[in-house]
Amino acid sequence: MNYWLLKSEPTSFSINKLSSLPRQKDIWDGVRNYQARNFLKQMEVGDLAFFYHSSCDIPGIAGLVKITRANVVDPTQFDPQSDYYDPKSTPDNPRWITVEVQFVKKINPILSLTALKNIKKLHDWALLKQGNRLSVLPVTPLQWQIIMVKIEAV
DNA sequence: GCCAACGTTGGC
DNA sequence: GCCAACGTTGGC
Repeated sequence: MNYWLLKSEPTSFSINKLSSLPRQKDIWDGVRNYQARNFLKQMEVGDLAFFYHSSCDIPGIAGLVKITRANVVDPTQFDPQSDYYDPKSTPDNPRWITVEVQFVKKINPILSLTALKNIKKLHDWALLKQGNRLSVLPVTPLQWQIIMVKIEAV
């Protein structure tokens, strides 16, 4: 079982939105970065992920989600109406693979980026490195545990 | 295969 | 809105 972090701008998709869906599940579509996609491909059913809110008032970890389907072909790549349409991708050889996630819980209050930066043991984490823009990141079991302790201490 | 130009991300 | 950092594109 592995751990991950998934970034989203809450104005386009948020933990509240996910939790309000009838099945509390959604396809994590729209990732168009190869490094991020390669991490998505490694995800397995049962893996857990932090739901991170970026580009907002208080960026940080806003919830937990579980991977409920792996190796899902992102349908938006074939939709000419979609912002994520990729004319170079074909159904025979789809370029963009993702996962389905299910709501687990909200982190309230959000565990802010500022708070994460204050945890010394996390300094090596890619999320906190300068200039990091990757929207899908691995989390080691140790990092996961450190963050969960912080969340539960609130 | 190099690299300049350009676009995007994301914190502040 | 600014800007640094990074990825991608495309000419050569």
